[in-house]
Amino acid sequence: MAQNQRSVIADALLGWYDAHHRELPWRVPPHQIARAVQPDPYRIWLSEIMLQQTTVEAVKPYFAKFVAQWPDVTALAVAPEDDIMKAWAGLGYYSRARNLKKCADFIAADLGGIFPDTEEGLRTLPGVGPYTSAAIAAIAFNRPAAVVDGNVERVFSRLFTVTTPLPAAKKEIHRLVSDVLPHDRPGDFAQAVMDLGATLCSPRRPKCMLCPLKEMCLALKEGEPELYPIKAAKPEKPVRRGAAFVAVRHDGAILLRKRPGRGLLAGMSEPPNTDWTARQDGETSATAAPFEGDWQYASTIKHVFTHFELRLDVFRADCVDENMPQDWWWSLPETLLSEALPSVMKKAIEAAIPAATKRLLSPAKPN
DNA sequence: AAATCGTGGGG
DNA sequence: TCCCCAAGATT
Repeated sequence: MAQNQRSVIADALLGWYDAHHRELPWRVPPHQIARAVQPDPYRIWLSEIMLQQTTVEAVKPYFAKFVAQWPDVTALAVAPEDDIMKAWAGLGYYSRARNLKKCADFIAADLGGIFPDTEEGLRTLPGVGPYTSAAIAAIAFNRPAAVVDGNVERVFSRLFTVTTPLPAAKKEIHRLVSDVLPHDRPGDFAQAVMDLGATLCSPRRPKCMLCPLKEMCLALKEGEPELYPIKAAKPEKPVRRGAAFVAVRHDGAILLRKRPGRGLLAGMSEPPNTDWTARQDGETSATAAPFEGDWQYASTIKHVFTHFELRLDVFRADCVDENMPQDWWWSLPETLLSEALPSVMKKAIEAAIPAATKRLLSPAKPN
């Protein structure tokens, strides 16, 4: 790639970013990095972890809640993991929250509360992979790291008509980004490409007429930029079925337990429920209930996970508080809001007792 | 290295 | 309704 083209691309992107950048709660506006305003590595790190495979709009209320409750990495290190899981509930990919805690502990205990300021140093932190280490290095410390996320893959695969399918094309794209990124404003450049991908160079119907790179985009020149990036076909999602049992006490409390520490929804809370299997018998029976009771079928909820679809038959029964396993507990309606309930479990409870849990699901924000 | 790991919004 | 997929990491 010619030196000239490198700077043409970077200049066009940075010029566009200066005028059209998004304003986000964790972001330091363009140019201020080089001035007095230093980004807070803690906030950049926290936002980057939350933003992994998660939309900006979904992250905003969680980010606000976390920085209010835990203003710095030391506060997060001191916090009980259960509190962090409760605050993360609803955001998904719960191993991120567990790694967030591990990372905070490590930084507080072994690094004196100071974040590493290099891509290599950051890469060693729990939950921080190739993308996130580059993003923090560039955005928080203005290091010339090649930040490659889904947006960058899309923008660059179009710009250079990368025909290798993802994820195999990652190396190739990483090289292209390394060649183009400006060493004087790497943080702004990374955010510029991501903003472009989020606002103009979208997966479908990209707004090419407004794009600062329209004169140099090879995919646009070809005529169908939305054909990029080329991606490997996805396997179809199998269906799994199960049953959940919402036990309600006289005072409205609901019986909960904690999921195992590994696997799906690890360590999160739930009403008692069966294993989720691929069986097709369609037998929705209350015989699988954890204990005897007048189990009434409420409804079947559908929930889509990353690699399978769940159809969960929800039963409800009014129960008395006796002979429950020791580590199960009753959660009163007012405490239910702050339990570490994943969305699928909120849905199940809502299906069983809509009145008592109206505030549980809507608005779908953290409390 | 392919599988696993959530959720909600948009077209 | 269905499909896509979002500032990916881990094993």
